[in-house]
Amino acid sequence: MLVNEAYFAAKGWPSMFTLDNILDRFYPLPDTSKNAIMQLVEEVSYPKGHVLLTADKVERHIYFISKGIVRAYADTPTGLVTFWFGAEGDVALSMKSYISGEKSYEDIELLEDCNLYRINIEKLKALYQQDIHLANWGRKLTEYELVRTEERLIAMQFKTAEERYTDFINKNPEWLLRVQLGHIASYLGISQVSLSRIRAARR
Amino acid sequence: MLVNEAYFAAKGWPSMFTLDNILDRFYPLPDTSKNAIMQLVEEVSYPKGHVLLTADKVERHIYFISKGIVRAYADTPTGLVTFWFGAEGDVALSMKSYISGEKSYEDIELLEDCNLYRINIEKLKALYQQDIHLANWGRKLTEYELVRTEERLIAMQFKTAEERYTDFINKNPEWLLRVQLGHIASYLGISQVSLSRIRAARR
DNA sequence: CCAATATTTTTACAAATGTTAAAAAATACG
DNA sequence: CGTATTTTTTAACATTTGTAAAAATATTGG
Repeated sequence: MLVNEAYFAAKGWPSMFTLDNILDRFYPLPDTSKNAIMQLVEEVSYPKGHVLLTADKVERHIYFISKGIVRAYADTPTGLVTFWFGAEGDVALSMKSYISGEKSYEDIELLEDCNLYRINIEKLKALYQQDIHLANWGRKLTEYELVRTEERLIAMQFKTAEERYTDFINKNPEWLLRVQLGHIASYLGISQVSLSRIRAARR
Repeated sequence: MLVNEAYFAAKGWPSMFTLDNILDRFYPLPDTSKNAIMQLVEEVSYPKGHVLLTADKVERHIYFISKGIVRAYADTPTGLVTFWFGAEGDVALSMKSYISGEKSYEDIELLEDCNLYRINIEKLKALYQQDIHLANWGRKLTEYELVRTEERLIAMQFKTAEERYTDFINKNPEWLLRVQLGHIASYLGISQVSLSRIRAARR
């Protein structure tokens, strides 16, 4: 994808996220710990449209996105609502399955052909009990997600729909080229018609 | 507080959260680890109205609420917006200070006279590097906050103001007696007038 | 108990957002 | 290339929510 490469280069990122890049993103691991976790990793690839994990099922893996973009959505009385996008370097997971072993709240669907690294949750948690570096890595992983989730919550509570849209395109300019506006609208908590109005006002 | 005791009894909780109760809430700790963390704990009490921590300052402690109720709020263009309440058993902290050592986004103010346990963040993080049980305890602490934050975000994105209010009083019935409606309104992401309208419709 | 203050509700109107349906534009694919 | 399908925008109207100000209610402190 040419689009992605230009975007990565502009941010000074590698042109593809290797497993090494992704694991180091949260917490620097000594080699022995990194080897231990790499034992658990499986590489998988799925085509655009594939549903990575499904609501009302306990998901046994977490995924790291090496290439591609995905969305998490939930089935609500008003339709399918996207509440998360993940792209290169992000972790795609069901929080409920990962944290409390419960059924997932959401589907995660691939919006492009994706390369992913997959780790079995049960085995990962066993490592957390054996290796203090990995326990702290796991702590940082959750902290990272918490910061992102809190930012989203604050935006929903403090900001207007227009501000949330502006923030979205400033933070993720090329996502606009990779994701449908209808998905972005529900991610921002507004109808697609509202998003269209906001976009029209900015021209 | 009679109100609190009836509430605690109804939930099968202890009538006051001791440090022991609070520490075990996230993750069961072996005695040696529990002793290590207890070395760091200081008990503090402040009166209603006291500001526990302040926006734009790096907060060096996290607090566990043994007795009392507090709110976190941020100063926004539209006024002071409450975005979190904490009561007995909860952790009161600046995520930004705790996770990334940055300035707090919010004030935390005591809505009642409070008894708190305080832990120095820097010393706590040093323990995370030394004791695998505490590293996992810290992981669970963050996971617990993440689940709560994600639930809030989902409510903001998927639910109407009325549903959020209904959920609020179902989950925290006695908070209605302990917290001003104006604070609850901004917590729910609506104006106080809107909240009044919702309450009027329910009678 | 009373007066002062703070909080909550109500009212009237304005602004924002949602819904439905149709039109326009973009995309996919034979 | 051209048609079918999907996505996005626009329009019209209904509903929700916000703002400002006043009225009602509750709380506080002497």
